[in-house]
Parts: sequence; structure tokens; C-alpha cells
Amino acid sequence: MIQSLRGMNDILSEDYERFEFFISTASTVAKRYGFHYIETPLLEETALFKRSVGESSDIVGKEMYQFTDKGGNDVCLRPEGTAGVVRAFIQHKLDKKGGIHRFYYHGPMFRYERPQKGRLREFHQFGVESFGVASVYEDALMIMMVADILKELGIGYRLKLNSLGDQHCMPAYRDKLVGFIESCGDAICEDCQRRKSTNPIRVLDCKNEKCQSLYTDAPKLINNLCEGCQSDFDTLKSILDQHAIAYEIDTNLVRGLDYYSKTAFEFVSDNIGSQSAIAGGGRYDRLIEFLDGKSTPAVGFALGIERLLELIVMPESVREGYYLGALDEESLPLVLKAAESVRRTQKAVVEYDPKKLQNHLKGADRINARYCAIIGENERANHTIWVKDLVEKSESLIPMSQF
RNA sequence: GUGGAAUUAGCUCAGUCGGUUAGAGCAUCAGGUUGUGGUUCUGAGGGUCGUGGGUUCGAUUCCCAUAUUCCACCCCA
Repeated sequence: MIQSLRGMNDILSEDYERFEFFISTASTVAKRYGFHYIETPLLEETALFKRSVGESSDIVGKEMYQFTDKGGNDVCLRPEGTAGVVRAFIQHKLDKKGGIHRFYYHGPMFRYERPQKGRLREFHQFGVESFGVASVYEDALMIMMVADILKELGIGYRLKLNSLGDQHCMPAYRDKLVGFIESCGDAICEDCQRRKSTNPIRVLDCKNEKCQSLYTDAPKLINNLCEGCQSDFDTLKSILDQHAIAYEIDTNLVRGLDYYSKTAFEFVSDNIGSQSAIAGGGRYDRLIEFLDGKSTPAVGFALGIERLLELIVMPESVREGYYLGALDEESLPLVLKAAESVRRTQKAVVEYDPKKLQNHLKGADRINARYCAIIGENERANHTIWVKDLVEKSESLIPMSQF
């Protein structure tokens, strides 16, 4: 038997209902905030991700589905959504056009990781990107939008917040931290030794207890922000306070993608296992120019759809449409005809096997139909269709001409 | 990528200290005297016990490999 590739799932029936419900809910919220849909290719030039997400990141370093196509191009299945949207933004010269551009998107992303619950090799994200707004109010808008989406879906969460600083304060802090780490010498774990050069900020949330005890005195980025970053961070906190959005400052929160600066946030759920981040995002003011566009402030976020699916509280399903069946073989053509006209306005499902009324009613019940429409000997003789409303429990004989 | 656990019917799981026809609940299908559902009763179908090797007179059970899923690490959405 041929199976789907490891970490790549089919989404069917009930799961898809949730999936669809999520997409429509999130899209509706995004549109209410003034965002427009954008669709970008699943396949992009490898260089795009190397330059945006960053070569030092795990995503680019070891998780990309990378190959050479028949034309000899070095390409990748997209591991995240922002890079493609930024590429499109620049390619269509919206950076030069100026003004504000707000996009939302959803679709599959690919990362070659070891699968686990909530961690798939093909997974789906819903994301938004906002270009041209430098104000920290836009950062707050992002967080409010995620909060709105999760609220409409009935999902509880904790919000973690941090500021990563900008090109003025981050490099200085990084040097200071690396200096501190070096002062620890060989006392720290192997992972930290490696992180010291790849992503020094990550050592701060090392799980090793010995490392943690050494790091209690480590310099914290939050205490080393420059004036601009500090005041934006303070403003952001006060906006969230005013909107009653609870948050916790997590000075160890580091986004794994190199393009983030200033605001970084993550929504986590305590009910889905160890892969608990359900949404993450932040500001990336420098990315557009890194990709040869005109310097444009930007901020965005992405939600992991599969991680949300089991948390979604679906609205109660209502009975709808028709179930149509025949009591004998001779009635079937008339049933098909009736179904055809019902379908012009409503759902109509036909049972082809003639069977007893009782079994038809069971069948109608099973597919959650509102009406059970049956044709048998009597109906044929009188040119009527017997229809039972499964909610009202009322029944009537309707002339075939009215169908 | 590292360490660990699991894999038996469509689903959730029993079970076999290695020995004839491998069980349950739910689901499916069919009936309960001739046209009334969701919450009844009866019955039936459905499994080469994840896959491939090995040990054995004999393996679903023991051993090895492999695949997948799950847990922790890692990472992130």
C-alpha cells in the first residue's frame, strides 16, 4: 500500500470542516481589519529564504525541501509565508509606490523536521503582513487581530511579549551577551557552546539547570533597549492594557527567523502538548531592504492551523437539505428528478437502493438532513412526494409539480 | 538530528506465560409480519494481529531490521 509521506497528512471530512471554519473565520476578521488576500507560489528560489529567514536559522540550515528543478534552478518549497509575500511586494514595486499595504494569506508550508503531534512536514499557516506602517499601533493591531480570531474560535491562550531591539541596540546587546557567555567558559552545556556563535540569545532559555543558574546574572535585552525601542515597547504595553489583552513579558522569547526586530510575540496554548506555539509574529522593518526593496517598515504574524484545529469549538450543526429515497425500483427515476430541482437551491442527497421507509428515515437522520422525501407506490399514483420535516416531526404530501 | 514508547476489525482497545475457529464496545449492513428516524431487541459481515527477515515441529506472541504514530529533547506555527 502506498502511504502519504511522513509528516504529510490528508485533511478530510470532519477535520476539513474545522479547517474550512477556521479559514473563513480568520479571513473575515482579517478583512474587517482592512487586509486583502494575497497568494504566492509554494515554490521559490532558495536564495529568497536564505536571505530573509537567514542561513543561521534551523529552518534554512536543515529543514528546507530544497532541490534543483529541470531548468537548473535552485528552488525550495516555502518553509514559511513572509518571505514570499515580501518578494511579491517588492516585485510589484509596491515599495516604490509607497502608502500602506496590508495582506493576509493561508496555505501549506514545508519543513523537513522529525514529525510529532503539532509538528508536521507539510502544515498550514494563516498569516498577515502589513507594509508601510512604522507606528507601534500597527504592532498592537496584529496582536489584537490574533486575539480576535482566537476569541471567535473559542480558543484560550497566553500571550508572550518581548522586544528584540533594533539595529541600534541589538548588536551592542549581542556583543555584551556573548562576552558574558564567554566569561562562563566551559561550565555551560554543549548546546550553549554551539548557540554562542549561531544564536547567542537562545542560550537564555536553555533547559539545562546548571546553565540556568549561571545565567541569572546575564544581561537582559529588555534592560538594554535604545530609547526608541524602549518607548515603543512601553506604548505597546499600554495599548494592550487599554484593550484588556493580558500578556506576560518573556525576555527569553526569540523568534527563530533572523528578520525580526523590535516587537516579538507568541500566542501559546497549554492544551496541545509540547508544540504549544499557536501563533507568532513581530516587526521586521529591515527585511524589505535586505531583499533589495526600498526600506519599508513592516510587521506580521502567522498562525499554525493544525495546532488550532483540535481546540476549535465548532458551532452546533443544524439540519439542512433533503434526503431523497424510493420505496420501490419504479419510483427511483422520479426521485432523481425531484432531487435535481431541489439542488437548484438546497442540498439534496439521493439514496439509490429502494428500501423500507424506516430505513430511509434512519438514513436521512444519519446525514443530518432536515427533510426526508420519499416516493413509493401511493405517491406515484397520486403524483405527490411524501416529505417529513425531521425537526418539526411534521409530514405532508406535496404535488410533484411543486418540486 | 538524539533518547524512549506504541502499532491487533472502519474507530477505541482487550488477549494469547509460543499451540486448533484472535475477542469486546462503537460503527456498518440485514431483520423485528406487509409505509414512520434519532435513545430499543436479534443477527450478520469485517482482521494474512504495521511490513520484512530470523529462532522454532509451530510465531500475532520471542529476537533483529524497517515503516509510521506518539512522548521528551531540539525547533517552531
